Amino acid sequence: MVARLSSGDRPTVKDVAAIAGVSATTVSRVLAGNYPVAATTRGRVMRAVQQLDYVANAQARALVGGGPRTVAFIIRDLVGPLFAYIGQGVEQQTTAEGRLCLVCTHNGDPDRELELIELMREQQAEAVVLVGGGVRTAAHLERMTQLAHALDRTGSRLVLCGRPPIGADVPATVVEYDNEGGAFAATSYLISLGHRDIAIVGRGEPAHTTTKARFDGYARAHKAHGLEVAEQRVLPGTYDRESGYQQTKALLDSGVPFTAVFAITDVVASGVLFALREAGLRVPEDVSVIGYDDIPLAADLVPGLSTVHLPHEELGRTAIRLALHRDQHALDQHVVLGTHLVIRESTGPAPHKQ
Amino acid sequence: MVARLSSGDRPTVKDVAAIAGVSATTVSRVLAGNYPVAATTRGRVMRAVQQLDYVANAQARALVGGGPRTVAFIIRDLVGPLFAYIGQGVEQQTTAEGRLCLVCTHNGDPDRELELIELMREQQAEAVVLVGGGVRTAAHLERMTQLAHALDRTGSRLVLCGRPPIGADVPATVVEYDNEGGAFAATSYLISLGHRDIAIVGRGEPAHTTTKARFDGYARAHKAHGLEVAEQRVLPGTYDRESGYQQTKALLDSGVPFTAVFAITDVVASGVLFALREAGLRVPEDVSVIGYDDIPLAADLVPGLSTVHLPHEELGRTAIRLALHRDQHALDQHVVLGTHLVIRESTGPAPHKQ
DNA sequence: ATCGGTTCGGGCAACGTTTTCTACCTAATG
DNA sequence: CATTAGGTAGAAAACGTTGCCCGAACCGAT
Repeated sequence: MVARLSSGDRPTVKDVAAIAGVSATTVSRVLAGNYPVAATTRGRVMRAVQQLDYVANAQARALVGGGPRTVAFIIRDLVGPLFAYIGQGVEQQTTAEGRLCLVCTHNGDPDRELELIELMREQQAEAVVLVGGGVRTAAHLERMTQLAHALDRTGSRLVLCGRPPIGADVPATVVEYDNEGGAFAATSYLISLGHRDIAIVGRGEPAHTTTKARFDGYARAHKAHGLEVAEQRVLPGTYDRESGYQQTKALLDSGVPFTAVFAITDVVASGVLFALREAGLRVPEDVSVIGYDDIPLAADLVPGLSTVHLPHEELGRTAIRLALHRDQHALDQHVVLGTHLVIRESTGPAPHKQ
Repeated sequence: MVARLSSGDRPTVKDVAAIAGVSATTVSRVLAGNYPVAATTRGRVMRAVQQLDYVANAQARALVGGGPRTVAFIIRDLVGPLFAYIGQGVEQQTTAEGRLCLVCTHNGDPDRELELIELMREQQAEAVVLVGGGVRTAAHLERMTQLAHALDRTGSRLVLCGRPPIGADVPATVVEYDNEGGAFAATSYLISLGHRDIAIVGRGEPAHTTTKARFDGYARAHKAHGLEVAEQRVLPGTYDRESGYQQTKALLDSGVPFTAVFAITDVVASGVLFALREAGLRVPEDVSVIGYDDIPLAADLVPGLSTVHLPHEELGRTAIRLALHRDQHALDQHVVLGTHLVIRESTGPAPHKQ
């Protein structure tokens, strides 16, 4: 029995049918198992399938309505510390729901992002998940709104993960962190430890939504405890280690007093710690430091970094769940996930005034 | 002009054609731009496309031979420190080659891995990339061989990333790290610093190929310098921080002398560092520590961890490139990527004998 | 012996796109 | 004026699968 393997061409139902001496319909039925087929026939078909090592063509199947649907996951890049856990959540939930997960990166290019959404629309993605914040122009927002409607019209769904809603009437599933609340908690904690002069490092451009929310929490905590935010202790910067390092050095050089630092992210905090150590200051005895994000690195820093834990994996999981079952969760299409403090070794009581 | 949008159904070429008053063929041609179409006709079609917000159905397109192909990326999970950079390389190269990237995880279950390969075969994946090592049984290997052939027969390709080849005649693209060479270099470096009593932490089960290669490099470096490997300084363990910590404590308790530690991975090294610090030993003055992998964490540890850099991103990129252009790289289908030492602060001259 | 029901298998259409082949119209050329 | 070439558009087939409808065979019961 020589397998008639026309190399290069993959076998089709017809090939299997020909070998088994049945019709294509019967092969399909044996494979699907949703229709009575005589045992002997089934045997012949199965043997032919094995002989040819046949697998169905998912595209053809999808065309006719069967086959697994896909979920698209669009993100800046894969190397950021945030991605891993969100991605894990998204992938796991996607698989659990019997869907396939398509991953694309846009490297921070907003146009590329829009292009990818379009591409995923062609791919018939059942949900298109956008992760992480970014600067948003009016034109970008408008196009995004348009795409959200286009997706909605075809039974698909735009999902915003960790970024704020686009607008009121825009059909989209939004899952955010409570950035403001976490910053409030972190700052309040420092205040409760007796700190009064708390610097914030990484307050970049206010247009960036995440930055703004975290700064707002910092400011609200001050107000809630009857304190003023001192402009000299509000330092700009980007979301990287180098920025944390440089800004902290600048702060130290300026002579402005401070006993605690609230870093806008853990990565920034690692730069802050480095600068403090270099200046001979002890953490937390001389200066307390608190971060934000609770990336894996945070636990491995010395001293262990106190920070605000973000439920990354849950974010991804929730996003997919809500989007795919939006009929059952019609009212939950905008969710804000809670955050909580993780206290490690980098925070302690404020030193006594000298 | 009311758009006849039967909500729920996505528009097809026919719908566009009807609105534009042309045939489906013409719509296809306008969109593809590969056939002369009168300017006025093109205008009408484009207007209809915009009106309906039409996008082509990628599945139907794929069925007839067009559309983007996909590459499947199968990995244990997304949270390990290794994934990010390999994934980045794979995704970037995949996109650069105009393909889409499908990501799946198997959580260490070998059967699930095989199942996923099968699934990707249905998806007509142009390449199926398997990342990372794992224990391999004979049955698993055999099935893998079978799948490699099945993929090959249909013009697809099995790609092994950072794991050893399956067998000689198995059609697969293999891209590995030179694990043995890196371990040799790391150990040799320690020896050149004057260390003679070098412990290795994390020498787990010898069946694990990565572990074995790294241990072999460690052993060969000893032999090359006329040294003996002392069994008491060879410590077992798994690939996690806790294991590094526990094994180092055990080593310290045992009283066996050592001036340097070669940790099987950076994560293990972080546990080693912690145990040493706890014991009041200074790194590198009292004990030198070297890791393996060069994960991002390595630079942020205190002291900065000397380690063996693995070209993760290049691994992913190379794998895709070789697999997709295997006609041009027919002889390069098994590549071993070089590694290099990264010297940071955790290594220094051996302390003077007392 | 006829009938009704059950079990099993096949033919055909349909999914949405591209491609090949054919046909029309216009303008240029003899 | 007749012929042809070039430009433009459409009809139909094909891709591989599944679902609907129909028919054949067989069973037991009247």
